[in-house]
Amino acid sequence: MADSPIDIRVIAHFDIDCFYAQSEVLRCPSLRGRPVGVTQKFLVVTTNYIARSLGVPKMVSIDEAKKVLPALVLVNGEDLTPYRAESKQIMAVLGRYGVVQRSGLDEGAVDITAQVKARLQCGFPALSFSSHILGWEAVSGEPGNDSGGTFVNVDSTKLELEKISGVDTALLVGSQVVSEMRSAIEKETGFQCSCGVAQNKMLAKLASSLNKPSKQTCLLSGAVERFIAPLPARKIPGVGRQTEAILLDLGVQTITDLKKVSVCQLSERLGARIGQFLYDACRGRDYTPVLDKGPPKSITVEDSFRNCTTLQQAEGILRVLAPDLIKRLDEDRVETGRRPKSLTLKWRVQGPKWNFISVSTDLPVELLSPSLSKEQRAAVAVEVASRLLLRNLGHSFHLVVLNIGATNFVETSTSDPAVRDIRSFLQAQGNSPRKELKVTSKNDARARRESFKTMTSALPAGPTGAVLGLNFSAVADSQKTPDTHIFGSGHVGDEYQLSNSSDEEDGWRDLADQLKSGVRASCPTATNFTQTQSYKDVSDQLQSQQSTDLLHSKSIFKTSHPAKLKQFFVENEDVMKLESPDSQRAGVTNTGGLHFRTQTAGSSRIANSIAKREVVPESTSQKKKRKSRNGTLDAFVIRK
DNA sequence: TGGGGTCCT
DNA sequence: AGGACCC
Repeated sequence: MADSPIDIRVIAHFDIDCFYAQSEVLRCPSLRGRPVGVTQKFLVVTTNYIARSLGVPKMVSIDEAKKVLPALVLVNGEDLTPYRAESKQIMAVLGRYGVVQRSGLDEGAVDITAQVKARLQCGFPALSFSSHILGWEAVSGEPGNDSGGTFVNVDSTKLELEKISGVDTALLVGSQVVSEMRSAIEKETGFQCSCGVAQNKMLAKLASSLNKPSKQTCLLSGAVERFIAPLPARKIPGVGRQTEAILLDLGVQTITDLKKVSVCQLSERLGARIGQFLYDACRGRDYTPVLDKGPPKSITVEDSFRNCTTLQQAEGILRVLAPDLIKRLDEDRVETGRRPKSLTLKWRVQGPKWNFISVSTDLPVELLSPSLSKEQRAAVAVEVASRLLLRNLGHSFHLVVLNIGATNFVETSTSDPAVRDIRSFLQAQGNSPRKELKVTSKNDARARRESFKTMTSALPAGPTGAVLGLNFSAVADSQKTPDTHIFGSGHVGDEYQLSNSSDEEDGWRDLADQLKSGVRASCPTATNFTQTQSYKDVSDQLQSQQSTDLLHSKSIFKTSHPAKLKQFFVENEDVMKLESPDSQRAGVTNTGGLHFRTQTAGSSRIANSIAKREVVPESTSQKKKRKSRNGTLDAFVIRK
């Protein structure tokens, strides 16, 4: 019965190898061959396999990672925008082969049953792929390997087809499909992935993590029990820390142990749903279909920090988060036509507990109103959110995470003319010149100064006396992503000392003041940017502490405070409006590049500070974008 | 431990 | 609104 073709499913679980790290390497080819870690705040959240082989696992602190491997290249990955875009590409490739259920940006299950059936329709198809296979001995007569499966170059001409059951036949054909899918992903997106092939989502996922990176594993029917029996119960997707603790209390460590517990006992301790789920799971059963979950049910942005204890500081953070949220909501609306009905605010306070506190309210209509500028809508979001905070926080508080988001999406019918108008308006907005940026509530200098204080005090303190290389890119009117910034590309020859302060906060303020007092822009030549130095050179200089050379090279640095940088540009865009006939001719709305560095620090201190920052060469996609603008350099330097 | 998400209660 | 889970 279970073997009846109608029950057979072939499920593939895909897992992009160290997704963030691979993404960074792909966008910055000079990182290839080097150990790379992607950081968020003080954490290295992912490392590539080179780094892992040199002893740096994922999810370790930056300090720890650097201690183990000083040569580790760190790239900041707090902004998920590029990862989201790449994930979308990958999922689109998967979608050509069947229904995809994604989980996170880098994983997904695909039901490839239909593909397999189509290939079996004309008899047994030719197979030619490489895979680890569990249960190989039963279908081949060759000796097998129980830990991780036998690595096989499958050649269908050598298989004894009579010995192979319907399920296993389907799984082998599925493995052929998966092999082709992996090639397609790599060819079309550049990404390598690992993959598991099995009869259901759970088994496919477990199989996918068996051989990494860039390998696929097929779990044949005869090996299912042997494979899962020794696994810790915790390995079952859906069993987390709490459930594990309860199971341990029941004397359950492995899946074998779990099998001995009755459904009743499990349900008693964990509830009927989880009880039944565990009962099935430890027997390798998972009947849940692969379901396309559609667009996200919530869109949120968040930031973490150390020292937010006043409402003013919280507002400063919200002012950074809100524009990001607005932008993502606009993009979602163009794609899906729906609109969110609720605004949520979540925060976490300092303390031992991991607790998030959340409140939600009706999302104000102005937030989505096409008659308001993005900036005005962001200001609305900030106001509403800070009022929510004010209502829910006592006089004294200490926030460490702040999250603002939208949920409760409702479809807006596309036949409604008003909705169509809004959609076309939003679509057109991406193609039309940007409106003048008005800083709504922050026009007087004092308020702005306060805001800077807020920003800087709310963010973790960076090393002082550091070199900061900044740049923000020109964006042609026709480009779809008007807010793309190329952080940190530049040229030291173009670098002007705008601050004498050794304190970063003062530096920012100096910079703002000087901009206001008539600092002028000029346009350097394009060669400044095309000769961007390779990462390797910069890195070698870092290693050998040649700080002087480094300062005079065309190095690229990423600011340690991208949020602050962004805020800076938003608040100063009026004074930074650069005058250039070129830019006007090119239809460029706003361009600029600026550098400042502090002078009081000695060179070794500077070198130290540099070493703590990420070296981020211009990525190839950025380069391409720049070149696509006809060789016009839309970047400027603030000149004294 | 980040910056996101899901679903269930 | 919060909890447990996932990456």
